[in-house]
Formats: sequence, C-alpha cells, structure tokens
Amino acid sequence: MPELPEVETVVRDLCAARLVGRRITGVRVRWPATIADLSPEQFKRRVVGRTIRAIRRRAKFILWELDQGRVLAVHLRMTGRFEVIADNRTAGKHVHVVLLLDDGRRLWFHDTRKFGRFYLLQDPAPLLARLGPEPLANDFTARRLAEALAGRRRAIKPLLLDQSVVAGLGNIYVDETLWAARIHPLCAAHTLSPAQIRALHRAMRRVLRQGVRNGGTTLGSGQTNFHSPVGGAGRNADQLKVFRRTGRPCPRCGGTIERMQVAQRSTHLCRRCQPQEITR
DNA sequence: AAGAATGTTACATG
DNA sequence: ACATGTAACATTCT
Repeated sequence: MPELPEVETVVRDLCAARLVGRRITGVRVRWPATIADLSPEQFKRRVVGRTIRAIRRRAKFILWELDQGRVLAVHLRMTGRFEVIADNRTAGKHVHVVLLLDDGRRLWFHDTRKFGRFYLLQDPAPLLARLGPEPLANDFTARRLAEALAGRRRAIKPLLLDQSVVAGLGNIYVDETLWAARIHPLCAAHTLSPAQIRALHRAMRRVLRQGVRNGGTTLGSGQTNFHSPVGGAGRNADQLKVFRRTGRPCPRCGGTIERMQVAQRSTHLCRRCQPQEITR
C-alpha cells in the first residue's frame, strides 16, 4: 500500500488531526508481533504517559517523536493503516494496536496482513542509517541521483526499489517513474546516459509530488487499500499511466501496456515508449 | 479458485 | 563485495 506519497499523506493527516501535543494515556496490543524487539508489556510501560512532540516522515517510516527522547518509528509495510477515532466504535479484527489519548480519542493501527512494525527507540539513527536520499528533498539533484547509480550494473527497477539507493519509492511509483522517463525497467543502471538520468530524476520528482498532491494512491475498494487516518481515499489512482493498466493503451503513444516480472514484482510498461537498450 | 497483492529481510547460491 | 533468486511473514481480493 504505502509508498512515499501515501506515508507523507498519513503524516500530514495525523498532524492536521492535532495529535501533536496529546499525551498517550493507554496502549492495547492485540497482535504482539507488531511490536518489534519488545514485549507488549515493555512497550506499554515505555509509551504510556509520553506526549507526542512531533510527527515526521523519513522514507516510508512514520516517526512519532515523544518526550523523554523516545521515538516511535512505524513502518506500514503492505497494509498498515492508522485511523483516528473520536467516537466509541469497537475495533474490528484487524486492529492490532490501540493508543488511547488524553483528549478521549483513540488511534487505531489496522493491518490485515500483519507485516507492519512499531519500533520504539531512544535513537532512530541505526534504524534509518542505511536509507538513501529523500527524492523530494531540495538537495536531491540529478547529480546526486547519478552518484547513487554510479557503478551499478543492476537493472534500474530493482535499484529504484532498493531503499538504500533512493528512499521512498515502491512498485507503483517506480513503474510510473520509468514510464515517464521512457526507460525500460531492465535497463542496466550504468548504461543510462546523463540525459536519461536527468529525465529519470525529473520524472521521479514529478510522479512523487503528484502522488502527494493527490493524497496518495488508493487502488480498488477493499479494506486493505490505502486510506488516510481520517478515512479519506487517495485521489491519485486516476493519474496512473501504466500501473495495473495491462492491455490498455499507452496514454502517450497508443501502444499496449504490458506486464512482466522484474525483481519478483509485477512490472508494467509500454515497450514502444520504453525500448530495452541492448546491453553487454 | 488459483494467483496476485502498495514491502522488507534472511538466507542461499553464483 | 556484488548480484540474483527464493522463501517467509498473513490475509484478502480478483
């Protein structure tokens, strides 16, 4: 579900819901594996009483900065989802963590597939140490992208999915970026021309910014699809050019969008716009 | 009703 | 050290 634009949308939504300044007055853990490294009891003991000082994003992590120098880093993985609850509904079976707040509201963590993780840390630096640059940061230039790709002989798609190369892209936005840059997903990174790297850089930022502007991508209508914490679906699905559009016409050239497997992920492309370079 | 699903990591092999 | 491939996590959706 969540890639950079979705996680950014979640963080903005949590901030807009005025969670900063609230104190956590209680914790319920219904699926202990969600809490990394700590027992639910240890987690509860360390979190209850803390005040939320700030909520930020790094790559696909949501960073809850608490008082006493603690940070709760949450990774949503595939189906993790926060929901701010202001009434007295009862939690459904996929709500695995509940945080009670001092203003009477609750925060639910839904996660159908149970891959999401909460890391409660004194210092998040080790967790974040291996992440590559933020693609939307002001200082992420085409030159920095070129540096990140320098000397790499791997195919470009698996490299862009690798969070230590660039942080925040996932399967949707990589396919959309490569289509926009007219680059074949199997193209070896070291064969990209400077012009292609500039195109890739521009495409990546345009595609991600559009995703953020549209409040993320919600695919289909199931429970497991992305929703921001106050319940909204993202509006970006309409803007996707190739992702899950197999067999439909390429919006740029009219060719047929194809699906192939790359790096064990389903990959969508237009072969006419994204020719595979001959690599040796 | 089999296969795929927005993510990551550990492990094996080349 | 680099690269690639597979399995695993757990459940739902098409």
